[in-house]
Amino acid sequence: METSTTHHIVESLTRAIVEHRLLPGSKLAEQKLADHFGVSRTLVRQALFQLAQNRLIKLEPARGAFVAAPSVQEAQQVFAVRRMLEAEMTRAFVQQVTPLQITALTEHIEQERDAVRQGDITGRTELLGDFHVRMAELMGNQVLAQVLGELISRCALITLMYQSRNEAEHSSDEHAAIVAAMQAHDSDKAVQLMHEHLLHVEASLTFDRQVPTHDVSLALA
Amino acid sequence: METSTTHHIVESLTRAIVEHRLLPGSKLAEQKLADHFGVSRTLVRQALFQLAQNRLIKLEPARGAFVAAPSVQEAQQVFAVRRMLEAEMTRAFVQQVTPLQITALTEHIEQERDAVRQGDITGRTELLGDFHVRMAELMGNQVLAQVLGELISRCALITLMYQSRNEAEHSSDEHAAIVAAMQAHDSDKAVQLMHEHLLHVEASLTFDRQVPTHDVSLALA
DNA sequence: GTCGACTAAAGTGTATACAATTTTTCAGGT
DNA sequence: ACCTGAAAAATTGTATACACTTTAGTCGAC
Repeated sequence: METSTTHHIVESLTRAIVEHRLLPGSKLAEQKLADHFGVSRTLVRQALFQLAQNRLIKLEPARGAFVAAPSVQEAQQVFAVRRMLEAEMTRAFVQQVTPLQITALTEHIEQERDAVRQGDITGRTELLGDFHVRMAELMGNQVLAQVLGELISRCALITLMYQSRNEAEHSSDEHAAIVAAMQAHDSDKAVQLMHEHLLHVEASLTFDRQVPTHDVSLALA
Repeated sequence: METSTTHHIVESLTRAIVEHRLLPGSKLAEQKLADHFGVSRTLVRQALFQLAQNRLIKLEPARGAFVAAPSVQEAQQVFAVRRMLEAEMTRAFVQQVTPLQITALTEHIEQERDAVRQGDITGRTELLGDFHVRMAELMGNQVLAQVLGELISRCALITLMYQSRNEAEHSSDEHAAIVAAMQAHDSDKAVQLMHEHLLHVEASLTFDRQVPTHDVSLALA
């Protein structure tokens, strides 16, 4: 079972949604997607089901698929879960940290800074999220990496919906501070910094602004 | 989009897997399932895709669907993530605890004890897992409840694969102790108890025993 | 001009058909 | 007996067909 074509469609749509080429509320008609990818609706539907489970789109019975428009409440809940999970992940990381892991994270932060310098918005957003998944992977916990990856892809959508000020540079610096504390085996400080980092990211969002959308019923809600 | 028939198939198969009527490694042939449920392969395939994302089954390209057989390593990783997430969930719970929440959890524990007394293995396993999800729901965090629910359904499969001694009664008592600490607003103690509780559950599993399976290649691996 | 009902078009939900792959069966050779 | 390999059967992967629901448009009544 399983196909790589479906996976390709999922990847392609994920990028389009996260990069904001498809706005929240946009309708994703099966036949149009099928024509675009040169396949039948069958494969498109498989991809849409998968995206729905990742909460990047929402399926309404007999009405179709729409790009998800996470509510403020849902956004705050996702961040709350990330704070819980990542605080303890950071603590566990320090307990088994190796110089190689520190090197890998340091190099990752350099990539982040390159993307920031080059004004590569898309690459930057992805790298800033990947830092957290990278930590999980370096610990060798695939399950943690997967769970965290799903949360972070939802965050990407949220960030692009509610983003207000540019704080990419700030995030990179905070990542560096976290790594420094981990390298010094100061787990309490690392946990504290991670916690505050996630609070800062959430605080940089403007939950009071009205977000643009294609969905009329949502706009009027 | 979306159908309730597919959901019914998913529920039915999930129960069969978690209740051990389908052993890890068993093949799930699409046509047989379709005949059994009186639908076409289309709906069965949708259900199988969903189960695969929940990690209850594994899809092998062109070979079909098989009941998942989580490795020891994966089992330990799932428990590690649960400890991270639930320790901090417990801390957050204490910060906003209300008498109504305590009442709800106390009543839940009574249900657990009823199931234990009546020797209702299936209901017992489900209730013991639901306690943790219930906490997330009582906090009003749907995202947390969903993430935790997925982890716990994976634990149900793991528990039934590696279960050694019966420790249901023990779990109920530990749940009660956690609630008591939360009621007393002693967050450090509640967190500590939750952490130990999850360690106990994991420790009650026998990861060295060879588990029975239908899959020959797995049995010989 | 606005509202509402009827009709046509478009889109989703499910089943079926067909192609491609894997598994099984079995005959032939060693 | 056992291995090898080709043919047959079974199973999965993808496309298409058709029924049903939603949406859009039009006409007529008020």
